[in-house]
Amino acid sequence: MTMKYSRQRAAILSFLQSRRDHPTAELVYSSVKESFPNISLGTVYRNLNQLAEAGMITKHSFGTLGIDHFDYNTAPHYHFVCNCCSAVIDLPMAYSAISSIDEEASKDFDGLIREHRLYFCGTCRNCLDRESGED
Amino acid sequence: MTMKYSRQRAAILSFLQSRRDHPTAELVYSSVKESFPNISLGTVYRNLNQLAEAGMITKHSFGTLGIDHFDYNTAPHYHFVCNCCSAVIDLPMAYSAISSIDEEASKDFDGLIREHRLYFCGTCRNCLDRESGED
DNA sequence: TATAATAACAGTAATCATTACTGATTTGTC
DNA sequence: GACAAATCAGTAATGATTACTGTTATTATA
Repeated sequence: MTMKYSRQRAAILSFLQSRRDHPTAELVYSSVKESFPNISLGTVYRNLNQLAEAGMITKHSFGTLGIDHFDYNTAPHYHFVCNCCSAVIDLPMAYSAISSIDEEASKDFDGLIREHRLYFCGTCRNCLDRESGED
Repeated sequence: MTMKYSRQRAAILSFLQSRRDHPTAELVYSSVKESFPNISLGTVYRNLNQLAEAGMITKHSFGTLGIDHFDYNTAPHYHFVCNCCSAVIDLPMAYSAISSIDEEASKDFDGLIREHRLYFCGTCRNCLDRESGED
């Protein structure tokens, strides 16, 4: 099935492009709703998944959060998830820094390892400051 | 709130102990149901979470699967998730092999990194064999 | 061993993110 | 412009998990 143009999808992609954080479908929805007042949440989900499938964006599913996050940046990179405010933040750490772990993990495993999923958890700067201020 | 003994929780823990795979709540439920025919799924979830909170078991939430898995083995170790059959398999890779990545990731990040979540994806031996047999 | 306090229970309803369905509307092509 | 197909808005359904409620089991104490 070829991908036909749609104004809604263009708006969704353009919104994602404008953000450095990693919006949820709900956030995309409430933003795009400003230009398309009667867009539906299902349309947002359908288009986000379609764009992800086409490799134009990336869908991140962190286990600790129960919500998917979408990223305009499709280059492989790692993320930090704040346990406190649930923010998702890019890490500058080079992806190649641990690119060999797939081989490492394959050594004593009978099966085919295709990729790894890695992210970090802790407390972000904002929440650290807020915590220390409250004491 | 102190933890009071219950036969249901004992059965749940005992079932987990007997397994090397990483059962879901649903699987625990259907198994424990054999000895406790009218146990409810809510009871299973409540106890699994309680045991996890007490550090007696571990709850694993892999982003790519939408389902939680529970593990009697609380020692830190890595997992492989089969893209094909969704099996969760322990990896023999030493945890210490990449224990330094928390520091690595902290280098250029302004915030506190407490831990990392890492797992591997691909195709398990069973599914590899099945695939080659079907061609 | 009876009693009283309370954690845990079964059963059920609610939640939340996400997906599926449906008939109407856009979009691209001839 | 007309036709086929993708997309839409709106809504219902799904699936994993959690919350609620009145009853039962467990445990400390008398």
